[in-house]
Amino acid sequence: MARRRRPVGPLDLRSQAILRAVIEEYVTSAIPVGSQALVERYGLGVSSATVRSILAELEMNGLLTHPHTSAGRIPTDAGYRFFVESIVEAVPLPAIEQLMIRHQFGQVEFASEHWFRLAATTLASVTRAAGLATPAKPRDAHIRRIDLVAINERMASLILVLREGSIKQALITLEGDEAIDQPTLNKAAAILNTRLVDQTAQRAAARLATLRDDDRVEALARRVGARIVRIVQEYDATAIEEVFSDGLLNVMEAPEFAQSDKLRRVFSALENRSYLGELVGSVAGAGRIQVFIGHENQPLEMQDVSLVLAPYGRPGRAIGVVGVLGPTRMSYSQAIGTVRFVSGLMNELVDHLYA
Amino acid sequence: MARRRRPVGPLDLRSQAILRAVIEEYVTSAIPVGSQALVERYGLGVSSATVRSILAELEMNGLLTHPHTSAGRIPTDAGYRFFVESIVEAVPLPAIEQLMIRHQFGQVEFASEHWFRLAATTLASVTRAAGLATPAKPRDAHIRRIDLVAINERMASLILVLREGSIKQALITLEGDEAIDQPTLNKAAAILNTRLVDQTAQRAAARLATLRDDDRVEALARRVGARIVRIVQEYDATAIEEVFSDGLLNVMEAPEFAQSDKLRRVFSALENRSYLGELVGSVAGAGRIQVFIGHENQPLEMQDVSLVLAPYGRPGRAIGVVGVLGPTRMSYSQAIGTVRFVSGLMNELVDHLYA
DNA sequence: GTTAGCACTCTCACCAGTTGAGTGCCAACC
DNA sequence: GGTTGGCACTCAACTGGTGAGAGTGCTAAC
Repeated sequence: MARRRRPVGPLDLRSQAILRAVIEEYVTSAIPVGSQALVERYGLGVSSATVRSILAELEMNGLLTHPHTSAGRIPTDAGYRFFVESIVEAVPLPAIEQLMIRHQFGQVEFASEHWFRLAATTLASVTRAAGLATPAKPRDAHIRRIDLVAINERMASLILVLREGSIKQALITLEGDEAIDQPTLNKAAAILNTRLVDQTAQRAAARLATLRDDDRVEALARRVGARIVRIVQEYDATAIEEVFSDGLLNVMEAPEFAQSDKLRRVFSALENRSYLGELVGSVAGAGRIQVFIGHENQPLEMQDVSLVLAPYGRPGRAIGVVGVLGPTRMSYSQAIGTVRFVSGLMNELVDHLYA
Repeated sequence: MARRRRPVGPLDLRSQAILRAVIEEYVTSAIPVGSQALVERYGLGVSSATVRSILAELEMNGLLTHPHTSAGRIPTDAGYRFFVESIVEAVPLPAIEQLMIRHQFGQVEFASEHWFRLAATTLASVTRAAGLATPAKPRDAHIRRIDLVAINERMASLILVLREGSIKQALITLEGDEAIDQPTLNKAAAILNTRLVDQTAQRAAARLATLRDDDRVEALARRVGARIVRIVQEYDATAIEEVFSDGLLNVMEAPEFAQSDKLRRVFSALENRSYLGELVGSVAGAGRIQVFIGHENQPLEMQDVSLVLAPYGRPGRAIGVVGVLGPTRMSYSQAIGTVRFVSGLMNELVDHLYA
């Protein structure tokens, strides 16, 4: 089907300029771009015939393709990849937009939970693609505070605050003759707080071993402590807790998703949390901005979309990811610039918390 | 355009049976149903010509329509409405499914936050439409517990537990020479707990007035207390906190949404939280299961879909809503039966918490 | 009131012809 | 040798026409 591809080597400047022109034109218009249009709209100083021969060459290199003989050229995933790697310089976000975004972040409640949602919303509205964001999550969670609140005679609510600010809640049902009133719960919570605060799951488990079984309160504390350890372990084990997304409609409005089956594919792509989680994990590991283009994504329903993802936070302490998801035909330069700015902003905000 | 409609009066039994047959047939097949098909598939004991005259009559009454001359009949929104009001008896969920659902709820963490999500997921998978659920929210929130945790020298985290189990978190930035260390925060929290626990926002505000300004700890408590009051007031003011949805893909796969613009409309309908919130509020107020069919919904993008919503919880204490959203061509009998069962189940679970 | 028969209407699928955009190739040119 | 104008070729997209099929509405007979 595809012609034999030469390995993509260094490209002479004129070819690069034309590749760039094709991509820019196609990104805005969404229709295959022909040699004539390129000559007219980009002052290339050569005739359409010359452009045609270069287009043919770029196609030979696998950077462009055309849907049918009488159609113009469109970039391949490899074309976008080459463009992102070698040609594009990330366009920094205009100063006015930077200011507006900073202002928005200033408006919002001073809490990381709001921030990462706002990051997704902001990315969506600026790039006109779908914005993604995950909360910052630590490698090994540390317990910061434990609270027990009586609900009725047989149930209590366990509230567990972790160091980076996330809160876990669980219901404790009391067994047999276990103590039940709020004062007893307070005593148990006090025991747990003195022993477990600032500990990881592993260390917390060890600290529980010394609790006595023959004392009512200590036995209760021990049981609740075991539950806490399980909760923290589970939290540590999940790579990504939650991927928040916004502006999915932006993506769905792209003309390439006019057929409803494609549209559905995109939608299920957006819902494919497991793969998103996987990507997000790898980005958090790599520690720098990353771009995943079309077929570079394994899942079938993801092969029509691209992602630009960047980590934020403090390596070793808490890491989250922000980014955008759009059609492969997206403005990578703008997306990269915007994602870079927002992740930088999130860095500042996290720094505030840990300073 | 539409023929003159007679007011929908009582319908003779045979007409009802035929209306029912048209709806059942159309709900499963999604193609307009003709007189012949009705005679063949439903033992009506009359000829297709007779059925045709009754169909014409039903159309005169505004209960049916046909897309074009040579097409079969499809129900109008009014037809569905009449069906739901007068003809359908809610099909109770099969015992096996009831058991399976109960089992699933038993598996999950014993916490209302998980339950309402599970309710949406369950409704989606059983009805093959989109499942919706909101957490149970009290009319006037009562404070159950207040906690202050130091983050660094200038910031503390406020954790506020409300009576029905929801948790609010906020960052407190300390001012000027305010006390800062954990012991001081503990004292402030203790003051707040003794004064504000079991209080509503209004009563809490009054209780704060007696705090002295010239005492470091009490001044801190007062400031934090004011913040707490604001948070609770804001929580009371929002009618619906969150509408969780699942199984949107089910709806998108319906053949009536094959054109991508319709599909997008449905999607933005699903994202239209403000209207959903409004509906949910009215359902919570009405206190019984309610059905909203097609054009009965004001927003344009909602006019192709129907909702079946039921409240759950304890009137006067905490009320939430569960339900489904599907194409107007949905099985109302099954939807109503399923929603009824799930809301009943949620009632039981809430009762457990308040017993 | 019900039924069989029949003319009528309208959608849908299929087909052929036409248009136009864009390509690939080639001979001529600088 | 790279560049250019010219030209034949290809193919999607549109157009109009035709026939089949489904389902209706009407009417006359039962």
